[in-house]
Amino acid sequence: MKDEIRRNMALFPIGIVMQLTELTARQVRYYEQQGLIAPERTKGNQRLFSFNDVDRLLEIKALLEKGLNIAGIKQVLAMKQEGKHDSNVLDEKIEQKRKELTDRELRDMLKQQMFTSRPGQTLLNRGELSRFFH
DNA sequence: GTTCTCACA
DNA sequence: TGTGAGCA
Repeated sequence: MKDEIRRNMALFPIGIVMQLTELTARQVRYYEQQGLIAPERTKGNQRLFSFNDVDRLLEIKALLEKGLNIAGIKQVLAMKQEGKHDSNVLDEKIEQKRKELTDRELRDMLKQQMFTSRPGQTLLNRGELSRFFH
């Protein structure tokens, strides 16, 4: 398939990519450092992005707007390259993120409770508390 | 005129 | 992540 070669052909400089993705040069370079993209370089050390690179940056941007951090995006992208074109991968990641936020809120509530309650007045037993202090 | 790397009142 | 410096 000759299409593959076309999509991976390095064509545009970072300036074009900025307009295409609405990301700052800083961000694009940072994501490269994080291994999210791997643009080629000219002899003058300037980055040359392929259509696939731009496409991936757009995906990264979308994931970013969904509240995922670099680590989470790395996992989503990694799983996609491992063949698992599961559209559920993203949903699982978001759900996981949601649970993390919930846990944090619960911890805060527990902390307040512990400072407020007197001995023998706790609302949760040790088994239940252990879940929040691993 | 652009992009690159590095560093931070 | 932004931003300015000093290069290529």
